[in-house]
Amino acid sequence: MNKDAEKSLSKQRLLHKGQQTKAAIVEAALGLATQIGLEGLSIGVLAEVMKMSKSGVFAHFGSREELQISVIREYHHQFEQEVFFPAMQPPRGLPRLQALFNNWMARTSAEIDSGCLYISGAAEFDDRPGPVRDALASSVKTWLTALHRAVIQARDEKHLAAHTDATQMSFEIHGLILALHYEARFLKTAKSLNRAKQGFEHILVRYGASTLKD
Amino acid sequence: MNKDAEKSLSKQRLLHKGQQTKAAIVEAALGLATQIGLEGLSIGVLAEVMKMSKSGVFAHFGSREELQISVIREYHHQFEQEVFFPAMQPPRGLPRLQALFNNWMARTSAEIDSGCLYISGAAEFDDRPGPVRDALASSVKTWLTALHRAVIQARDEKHLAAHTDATQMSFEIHGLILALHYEARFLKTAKSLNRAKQGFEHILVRYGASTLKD
DNA sequence: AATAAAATAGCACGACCGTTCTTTTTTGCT
DNA sequence: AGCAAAAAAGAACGGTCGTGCTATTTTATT
Repeated sequence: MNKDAEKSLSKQRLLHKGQQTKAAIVEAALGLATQIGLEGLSIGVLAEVMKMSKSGVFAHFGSREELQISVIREYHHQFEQEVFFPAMQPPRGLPRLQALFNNWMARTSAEIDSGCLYISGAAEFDDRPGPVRDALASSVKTWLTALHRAVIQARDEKHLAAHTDATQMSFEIHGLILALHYEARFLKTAKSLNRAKQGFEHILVRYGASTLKD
Repeated sequence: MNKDAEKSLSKQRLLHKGQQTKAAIVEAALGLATQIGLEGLSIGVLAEVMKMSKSGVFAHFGSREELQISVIREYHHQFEQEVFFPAMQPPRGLPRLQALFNNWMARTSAEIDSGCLYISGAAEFDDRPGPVRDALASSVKTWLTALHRAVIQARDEKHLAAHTDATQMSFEIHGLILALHYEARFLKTAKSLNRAKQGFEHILVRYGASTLKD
């Protein structure tokens, strides 16, 4: 067998054992973090869940902060995968904006599923400077910027009124998602999803998309 | 001296030493909780702040949960005092609704001041059943009900369109406050207060208050 | 199969947690 | 002033935390 071929094969082998289990740990950690928060996340219970030793888990990250940041990166990735990318499928403009909002709602409402790390994390770290907060804020800003861009595109495509203040509109949309998360997850208010949907309709009307709707 | 009279006098004395320091502890605890969260609140650091022993602080509550609940009650009281009662000054209808929103914003935006316990607490306890969560949810619901009532009154006074869906409108207003809290406190986005104000204007227009505005 | 490297386990540390118990100090009443 | 009750302190408990060390096991390569 050709040695070079073997070497390159091994090099591009998807995951050496270490990174493989690291990925599994991060996945489990994300599951915990969305339930009990980034701060509540502890290496001890994480090790228990993974059926590993505490030090075995710890060695992959070197510090708790690094673990938290890894979790945030993983969440960012999942968010991209489940919310952002699928919403790029429809044509640019209003369809994409609506898709973004719908996917976002679906991920946020979360009847059975766990909470939104961007929301719970913000509450936990709004008074706690440091690298974790920075990672969280940077990730959130990336996403909000994408939303903002979608609004601008919709305006450019004349799907929204020319006078549309994109930042203002994004702010109002953001509020709907936050209200949905709050009332559905914390207060268990029924029909919150419909409230958010209707709120979105109101915003669309406000920004001149009424004539284009079915 | 009449013993009964003396007794009743002593009974209605404002505060025996114990309740006095207890009140001071709760006040300090609220300050800590709004910064590091209800979960982050620890008896040790609270004792340090109060320059008391841990057990001295502890004895007033009997459990950490009871301390947390006391903090929630204190916050509820302050919220009533600073947001709700002053907003009952203007005549019922739109003026009151606007006052409620303005006071709410002022307390939420919190440039220097600390965060909103109703918001941070919701994120911490949305997956954590128990008496603390119950106390928090009950307090929040009381407040949201008051807001809801103000909307209904404004509609009854014909300050809002007859078709106004009060629950929907409350939801949208709630969203604005949440977005304000999120963007101002966590993301440090400038001008968030103006975004919230303008969002409120949009909602008012949407629900037919436009003709009454200056 | 042998070997070097990577991954994991095991153990101990100092720190802080909430809580309990006992003792001391402070308060309020007669 | 004296006395009982309330309030506060002090010390200790078992527990969990993040982290650092050293051994052991597992993996990947020749």
